[in-house]
Amino acid sequence: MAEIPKSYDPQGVEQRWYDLWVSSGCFKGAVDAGRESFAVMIPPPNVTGVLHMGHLLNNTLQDIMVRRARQEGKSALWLPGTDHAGIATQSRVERELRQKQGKTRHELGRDKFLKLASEWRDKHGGIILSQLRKLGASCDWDRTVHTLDVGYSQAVLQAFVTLYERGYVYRGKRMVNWCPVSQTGLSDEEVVMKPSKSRLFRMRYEVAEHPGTWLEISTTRPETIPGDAAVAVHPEDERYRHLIGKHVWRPFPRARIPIVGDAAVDRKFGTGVLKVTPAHDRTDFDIGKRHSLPVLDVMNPDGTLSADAGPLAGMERFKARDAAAKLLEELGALVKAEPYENTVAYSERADVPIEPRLSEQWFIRYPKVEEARRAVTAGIIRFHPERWTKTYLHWLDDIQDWCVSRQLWWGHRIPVWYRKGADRNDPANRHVSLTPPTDPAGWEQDLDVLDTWASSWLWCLATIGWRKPGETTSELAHWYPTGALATGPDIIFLWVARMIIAGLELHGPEKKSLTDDDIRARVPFRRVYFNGIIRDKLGRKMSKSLGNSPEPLDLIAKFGADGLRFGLLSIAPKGQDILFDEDRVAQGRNFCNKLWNASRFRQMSGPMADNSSLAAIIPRICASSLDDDDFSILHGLAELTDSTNRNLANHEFTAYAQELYSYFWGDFCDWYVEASKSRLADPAHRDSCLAVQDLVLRQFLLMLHPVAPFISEELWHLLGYGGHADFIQRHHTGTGGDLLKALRERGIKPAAGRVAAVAALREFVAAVRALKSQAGQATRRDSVIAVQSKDATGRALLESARDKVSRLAGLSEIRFTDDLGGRPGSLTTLGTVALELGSDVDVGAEKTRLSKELEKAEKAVSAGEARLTNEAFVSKAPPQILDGARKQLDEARARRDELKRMLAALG
RNA sequence: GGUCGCGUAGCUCAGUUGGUUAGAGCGCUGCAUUCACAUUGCAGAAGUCACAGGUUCAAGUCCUGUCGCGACCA
Repeated sequence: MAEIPKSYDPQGVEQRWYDLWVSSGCFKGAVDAGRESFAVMIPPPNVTGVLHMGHLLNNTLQDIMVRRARQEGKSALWLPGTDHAGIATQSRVERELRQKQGKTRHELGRDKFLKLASEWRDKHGGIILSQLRKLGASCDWDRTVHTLDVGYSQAVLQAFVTLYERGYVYRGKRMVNWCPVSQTGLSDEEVVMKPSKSRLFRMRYEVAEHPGTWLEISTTRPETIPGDAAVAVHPEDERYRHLIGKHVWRPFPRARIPIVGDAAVDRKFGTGVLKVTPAHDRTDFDIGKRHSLPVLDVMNPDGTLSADAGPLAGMERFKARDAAAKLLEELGALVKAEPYENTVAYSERADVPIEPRLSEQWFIRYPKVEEARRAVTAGIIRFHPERWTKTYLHWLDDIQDWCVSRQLWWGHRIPVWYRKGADRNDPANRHVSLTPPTDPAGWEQDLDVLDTWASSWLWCLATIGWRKPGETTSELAHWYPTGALATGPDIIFLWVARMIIAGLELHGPEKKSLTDDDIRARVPFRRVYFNGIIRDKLGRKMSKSLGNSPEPLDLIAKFGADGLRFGLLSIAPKGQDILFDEDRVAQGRNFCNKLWNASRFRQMSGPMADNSSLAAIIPRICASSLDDDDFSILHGLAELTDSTNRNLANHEFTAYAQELYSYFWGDFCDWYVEASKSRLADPAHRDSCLAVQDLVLRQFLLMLHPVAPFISEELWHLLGYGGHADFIQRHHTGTGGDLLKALRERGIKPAAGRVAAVAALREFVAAVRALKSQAGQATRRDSVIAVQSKDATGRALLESARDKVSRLAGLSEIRFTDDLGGRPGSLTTLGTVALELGSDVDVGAEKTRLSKELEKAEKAVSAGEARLTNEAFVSKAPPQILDGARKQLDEARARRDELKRMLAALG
């Protein structure tokens, strides 16, 4: 057995164990039909990204779940992977291409560009996954999947083809969210609304039939004036209804356009008159359809105004806005322009305002929406925290068709071919299949690729071999549905909901509607844990531009992976955002060091004995040599075992960490180990006492292992719990009941009564320490105390624990007396205690302190009396509450009387 | 505008079906270093549980309203 060094040094320990775990195949997920499976699919990190704080938390949670499952003997798998991140990757590669070669992707050509992008992906794409190893992530790395892998791609295209065949996929010219930077359409979920400072322009259009009469119109977007096809008023608006059917003059390019009546007009906004630009606004498009208005597209894909924009042609859209305002002014058509706050739709990825734009796109009408709702409302999938179900259901209630085509090159090219020169909207001219048409010369493939989410929505299926609906494999049968998903609530629609829908529709044979049993078999996961978003100390989102995100690898280096993991858990309130504070991560590191030193102390306290199993340790405990502290700490250990089981099963990760912390530091180190020191010096008790410590440490390491895998493994071996290659992950604590049963079989009976005795002693020791501290006595100074004990039991307890109490409180003598006289004292459950000294007591301070306590006691007495004289309380409250109240009142009275006596004695 | 969440010690947060005197960590103040650990130990100060009503024998906890903050959806 190696000697344990003085402080825990994570660096060497972590690297050594990680390598050994991997080389020993500890993380391999093997199909084993005889065991319950538990799979977790990593939320695929974006290949353009690097590890950030959110990954640390999210992956720590997954690691905890998977390591726990291994300990429980389940067949466990944590499958890693990445997605290709269509827009993000393509933008990065295009930028590099521009910078290094001064070329656009069009100049390079599609094939060469894709080759370049693949190279870029191969070079940068695995960064996050490799960084996760430093965190201790127990992924089965051999199974790493990428969404553009051949097999995965096949699954993605098959899903599209299947949905097309089942009538869920259609093509159409629709208003989509157009990103002028990425030059592609986006789904509604990729658009964020931002409050913006704009200008509201009020302008006037002359009524053609009544020269000299003007209609005033408000708009924030005068650059779209050339696209105006009409102006609209509410048909019931008394101000304007007489004008319906007449015309106005559009200022530029000057043209006569009709005035139409449409109920979609908001009478309260601006002047109640709306300019209708069907090509550039969703509402306007609908109005245009109702009134058969022409669609005048005046913008190019890159956001510049097109040749049809008259005087604005060629201008960038925001320059065009200013130019339009100026033109209006020159024409005398501008009434006023005022600052205006509105919300503007932005492309989440490119962070620029999107343009509503008419274009040909592919859409998916979501299948199995009803079943997706049912999966969650019936509890087949459970969300943690549960409240996210509302967000999810709300989205399903108002679900919109999904625009899945992207005008990009990097991604899964849409598996549709069109007959050359024929009408693409006629299905007869399309070939939708994984394989090209047999006569390729007559056909051309769709240029677009699929939305990245239209590949990652198959993540739980395609990563384990799903290639086609109805087909199954042993892998799929074993791992699917997966055990849990851990992710952020920000992608509940983008990813979580869509994965559920994909599973329901595509796993298993085609079915129009599903029973609960079908749903149970088809959902991609049984539980979803939504972790909070990590923010900085001031509550701001972490971002590169703010520079407020710490470098995760630096944190690991500074605090150790275990310390960081533990620290993150203890500050991550469930489902709430997390304000990150490095000082709090330090707690995790400190905790590891405490554990390290407690183990070190154990090693220094006596020779190691057989620790090879629970069955070997328990017989080393000698029942007759145990005292209240032993029973109490063992009782607490059983309770901790149960609460750990419960907390992990319920995904109460913070409570899990906090309870480990408080038991180990507060109960074991601060009290039990300190209290044991006198018995460790006694050969008659030493071995048994050490055996208790060995037992506690062993069980504790097992419980700690999921969150702190490295240090628990290291100590597991250093303290002799596991031999070579007998990894801690193979062992489990069982239940608190199991532990108590094993102890009882050896005649050891931990009981709650023992806990109360220890609590009383702890209170007593704390009271003495406080007295000494107030009297300015050093902790270790040998003081003498006098005790006026309450009853024989209290006195007997103190007598029996005399050595221990003396050691813990720094006493040379404990005297029992019937009269404490005027000495400053303190009330405890066991009696009143006072220091045997007089000269250096600050009588004034003592009086203040005691008066304050007396005031409290008197309040408690009157509150208790009020309660117990209340007829309603006495007749209605349950007996145990009533008993408690009586006892409390008695104690309060006794305390009050004693405090009065002490105050009087002080003079 | 709709939905959800939050408001408890200086700070960050626990507080599980309503039940005995509301807890923790950090920070702060004082004391302690031959006896595992200063990444430590001991002690202390610090709370009108946002506000106002209501239900109840009993409310931090349940209900209604108000105010403030945040997120999501329109």
